[in-house]
Amino acid sequence: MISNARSAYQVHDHQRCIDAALNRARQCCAAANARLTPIRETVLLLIWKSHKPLGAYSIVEQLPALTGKRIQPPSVYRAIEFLLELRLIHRIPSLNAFIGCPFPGSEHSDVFMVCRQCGSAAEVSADNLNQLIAETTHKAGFQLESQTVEVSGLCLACNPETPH
Amino acid sequence: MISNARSAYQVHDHQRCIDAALNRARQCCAAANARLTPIRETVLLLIWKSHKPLGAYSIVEQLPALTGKRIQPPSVYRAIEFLLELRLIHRIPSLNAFIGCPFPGSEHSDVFMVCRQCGSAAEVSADNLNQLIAETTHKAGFQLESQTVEVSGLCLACNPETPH
DNA sequence: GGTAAAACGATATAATGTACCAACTTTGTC
DNA sequence: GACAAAGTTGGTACATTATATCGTTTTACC
Ligand SMILES: [Zn+2]
Ligand SMILES: [Zn+2]
Ligand SMILES: [Zn+2]
Ligand SMILES: [Zn+2]
Repeated sequence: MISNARSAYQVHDHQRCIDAALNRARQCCAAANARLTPIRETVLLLIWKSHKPLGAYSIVEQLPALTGKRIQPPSVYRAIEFLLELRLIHRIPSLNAFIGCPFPGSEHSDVFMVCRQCGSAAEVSADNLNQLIAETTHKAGFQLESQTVEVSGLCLACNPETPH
Repeated sequence: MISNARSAYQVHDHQRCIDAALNRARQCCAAANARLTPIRETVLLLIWKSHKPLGAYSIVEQLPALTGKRIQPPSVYRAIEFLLELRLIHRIPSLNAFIGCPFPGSEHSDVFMVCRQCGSAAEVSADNLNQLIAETTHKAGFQLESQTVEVSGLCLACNPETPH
């Protein structure tokens, strides 16, 4: 089981998250012989600005401050599509928003945990859970190819019952 | 483990699905002291026309044929909201579409299995899976309140490896 | 340096979802 | 039945999310 919940939901050196994400992105792009162009990199950085899923139009709004020029929705969606394909980011369907993947490269299927209070999201990947999902759906006659698990609730920081 | 996959994906007497859904809806409404008005009932029937998730605007398009008059998006969304609250239908976030719940009333958290070939969806509810999701997220420090699990793949009917 | 592929800019538009307010219907009470 | 309150619907406008299209620019490669 791997998860970025502990860091994502608590006070931490987020610059390290950002730096690590950017390094991994460069590695992944090199490995895939893909180009991390300025727009794509800036979009990735914006998404990594926090651990809250970010909508495409928020990106459109925030890009001029970083690039100096207005960038239209299609360009942003193209960058998002690129980042999704390389699995550098994930889409959270129920939010129509995107979040950086903390462990791209490693094959994993995620559970996204979205805090209803603070809006932050973390992911956890657990082999036994994925296996049980595969088994359960297989028993129902379904041949699983991909999965999306979203849970909503209270994160570490927002749960009053959690000792800090 | 309960599932409607066997019927949903194969040839079956779908009129029975529809009749059963309508009966359960009447029961649920009576129990909740809620009113299954003509619009709400018609929207529910349209959603139950098949086992394929149906978008809100498809409903808007198809309603005039059943009611004789045009019904605007807000009215459709209100009906959908009502049906969602009574858990007579579910929303499939990745499709922006809605599907009838085959077992409302009984408390359950579902896995939605959406066939990428034929578009049909079925649900399976398994206690041990729900429990494992709760455990896994709990270990990550998350207090789960609700969940959505979607899997994509091939259904019984569309999987060439399935003996029919 | 010529060429093909990839990426980007720009405009328009599609698809999904909601805010708002007026009008109508049902329900409960007198 | 008359009335008030709550619930439901009609209708317009608008907000948000996403994509189609096409011409231009940049990059990669020989
Ligand atoms: Zn961080
Ligand atoms: Zn939180
Ligand atoms: Zn059926
Ligand atoms: Zn199928």
